[in-house]
This record gives sequence, C-alpha cells and structure tokens, in this order.
Amino acid sequence: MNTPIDIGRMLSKLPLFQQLRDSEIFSLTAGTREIELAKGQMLFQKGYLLDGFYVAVSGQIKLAFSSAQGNEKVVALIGPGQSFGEAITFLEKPSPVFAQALVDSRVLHIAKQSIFAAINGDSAFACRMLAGLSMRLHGLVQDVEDYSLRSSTQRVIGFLLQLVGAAASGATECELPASKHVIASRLNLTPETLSRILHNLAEFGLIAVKGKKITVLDAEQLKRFNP
Amino acid sequence: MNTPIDIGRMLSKLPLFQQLRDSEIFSLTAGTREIELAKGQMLFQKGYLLDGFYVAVSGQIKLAFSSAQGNEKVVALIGPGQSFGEAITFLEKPSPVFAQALVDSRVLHIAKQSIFAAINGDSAFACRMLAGLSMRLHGLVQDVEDYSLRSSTQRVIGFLLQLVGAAASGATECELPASKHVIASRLNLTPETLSRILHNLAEFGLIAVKGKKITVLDAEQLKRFNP
DNA sequence: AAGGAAACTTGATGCACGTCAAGGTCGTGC
DNA sequence: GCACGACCTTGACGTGCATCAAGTTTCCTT
Repeated sequence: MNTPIDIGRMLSKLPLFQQLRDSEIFSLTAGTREIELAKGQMLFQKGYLLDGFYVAVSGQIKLAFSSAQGNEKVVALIGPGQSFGEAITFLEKPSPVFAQALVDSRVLHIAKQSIFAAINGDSAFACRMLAGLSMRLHGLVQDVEDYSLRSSTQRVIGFLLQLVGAAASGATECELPASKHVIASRLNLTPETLSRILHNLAEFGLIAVKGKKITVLDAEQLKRFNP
Repeated sequence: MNTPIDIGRMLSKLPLFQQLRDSEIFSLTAGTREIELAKGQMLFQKGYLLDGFYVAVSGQIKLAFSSAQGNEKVVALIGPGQSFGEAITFLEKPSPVFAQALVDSRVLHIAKQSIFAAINGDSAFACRMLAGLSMRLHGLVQDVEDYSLRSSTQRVIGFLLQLVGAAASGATECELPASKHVIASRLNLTPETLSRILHNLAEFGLIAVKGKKITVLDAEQLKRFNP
C-alpha cells in the first residue's frame, strides 16, 4: 500500500513543485491521491469536468480526441514527471480530450483546492504554474505551425530530430516512444503514410529502421532533406 | 496626447484587470505604454523576445507565422480588449509568431515587472492570468482538433456559426471580421477554396453572401450539413 | 513451439484541396 | 469619370496524402 509519505516524496521531485517548502508539500499531499491504470484504461473521457489535474509518475498516457467517424487524433504523449489537465481545471470547462493509459501507469491527482492554496501561499509557485501553461501553449502553437505549413515528411523529420535531441551530426540511435500507429496520429498522418516516409528516408540513407529502433545516420543532411 | 490617466481607465476596463484595486491599477499604469500602429505596421517580428505583453485597445491585430516558401498562416485575430503575448513573456522565449496591425490600431504594452508585481500582491490576479492562459490553450486545442479531423467545409461552417453566435435557427446576418484572404488563412485554407465553399453553401440555400456581409439562412440545417 | 492476433508494410486507387491562370468587381485617387 | 490596383471569383489541372485491400512480420498466448 502506498502511504502519504510516498506521495510527498514523488510530489517534491516534480519540476512544478521542486521549490516548495516542506510544509507546502505536506498540505499538497493531503489533496493528492494516487491512481493506478492498466494498459488501455481510460483516465477520463472527453467532456469530463476535472476537479484537479494529473501528474504521471510512471508509464505513458495519451491525450486524444476522436471524431464522429471514429478516427482518433493523439494530441500529446505524457511521460513520467509531466503534468496534464491544468488548463481545464482552472477553466472549469469540459475536457476537449480524453486520457488513456498506453501501458500500465501510475498518476497522481492533485485537487484543485490544494493548488489554489499553494498559489495563495506562494506567488513564485503561481509564476511556475504560469510558466508551465505558457510552455504548453508554446508547444501547441508549434504543432499548429507544423500541421499547417509543413509536409508530412518534414513533420516526421522534425519528430526524429527532436527525438535524438540536439545531438551532433554523427549516427544516433533512438527508440520510438510508442507504437507507430500512435506516433502517426501524433504527427497527423496515417500509419501507412508514416511507414512509407520512414522507408523513403531509409532509402535515401538518412536513417536506418529496425522495429522501434531508429538510427539517424546523418542529422545534418536529414535537416536539409527536402522531398 | 494621452495621459497616464487614460491608460489607467483603459486598463481597468479590461477583463484581466477589472477586479484590481485602484492602487494596483495605478502601479500597473506606471509600467504601461500606449502604442499606435498604422495599417500594415508590424508590432513585433517572429523570433522577438518580449519584455511584457499587449492588450488591443482599438483596431485589429493579426498573429501569424510565415513559412520558408513565403506563404503565411494566421493563428489569431485580436480585437479590442483582447490580450496577447503573455505566454512568451513568461517563458522568455522568442515569439513563434509575428504581430501586425490589419487596420490602424492602438495597443497597450504592459511591462513584465509590473505584472509580476501584481501577481505578488494579489493571488486572485494570478488566478485570473492562469484562467486567461488556460482559455488560450483551450482555443488552440480546439483549433488543432478542427484542422486535423474536420474537412474544410466543416471548418467554414464552424466559423460562420461561431460568428453569428449561438443564435436561434432563423436568418442572421453578420459581417466577416477581416478580408477573405485573412479569414481563409485563419481557417487553414486558400482564398480560392474559401470562395468555392461559400459559393457552395449559398447554392444549397444555407447562406447568402453579399461582399463581407453573410446571412446565415438556416443555422440548424447548416450545422447538419455534410458535404 | 505453434497458433493467432496485433502491428506493420506494400501496392493500387481516389479525392480533397492546392496551384496556376484568367477574368470580374470594387473601391480609391488623380 | 476613368484608370489603376486590390480583392475576389471561376475554371482547369496537378498532387499529396487518405483509403482500401492484401500480404508480412512481430509478439503474445497457451
């Protein structure tokens, strides 16, 4: 069984809470509960109202929406240490996305009122929340830019480069953080198209694909690659 | 010439600042300056660092980015009372978009330090900033959803319905808030396509177009219209 | 190890939307 | 009033990516 002490320790490791005093962490702990999710399990549906936000501890969560025709679009992939749901918590509006565990996962739920208390007690915490939301916004604007004025190949390349980090121009191996189906959706394309693009890039000698392992052979050239 | 008193009055009318005390408004005023923009004038370029954010007082500002190939994409249209640039102010990152006046406009620039002071003095203000950013995020998620799983016709319909508001099913006239070129870009399509779609909807008897004036003849049927 | 279901690949085909090019319409200045 | 330019419309055409339909591989189950 997990004790409140565990939760306190986990909270204090999160970027968002790292600089809080022990007493503040303690009061946050009171409003926090741990949730275990099995692979494929829904955390919340589209349209739900949240009374607090979440932080992933382990596993992987996908945020997505699905259209009337049943096809779904992945908006974000959440890994350990990342939070989600802040915006709708503050807005008190129904969530535009649903959250589902891609693998067995553990998340923390932090009650809205605990957050408000922390904001009241510590304006630096408020600033950190603001910075967190700003980063999220920044990322979404980036997504919109990608979707609207880059080709599918360019989006895949951007994704790969981000995956290997700002590494040097040598060969770098990395592993896809999820199934190709999920990655494709995140990049706003079909699995078929992603498959073809990867095949293509491999043909040009820019990358090597072996299952989920992808080796970027020449980052510089990949950056410059223009279909 | 505009005196500080004018600025104070304008600030206190903005949603973001409405509940601040007079003394707080006064200290914000000190960090605020007014900027006049001629039609077509740039407020800031893509890549700029902002030392504060903006609030439109009159006129209309477009936020957009442009690709290497020169075509540009409108992310948001800012009208009087709306603020923009908060996120990059908090993040201290280069702006992913540029801001340009579509008509002669006046905006206020509120210095970062004044905002931080206000957050420190009033946690309710911090919450309002958080809510503001959350709303922005919500809107962007909505945009991403529209772009990725709705057809161009559906996007235009959504735009028109939003324009006439949640009005009853009768005929409602409204005016496009900008040139069709700008609207098209905001909806992520070319002017040609927008033109064709409007023509199409008119042919089906759902709307009537006369220059910038558009009359939604049957909102209910328009909602249900499926190409 | 064998079987089966996911996940992935590959090819053939289609269509929504962009692109290019040629008018048309409106407003604005001389 | 006329002429010029900005904005918009209309048509013909091209294409990037989705869709549909088989395979093939991977991996999980028993």
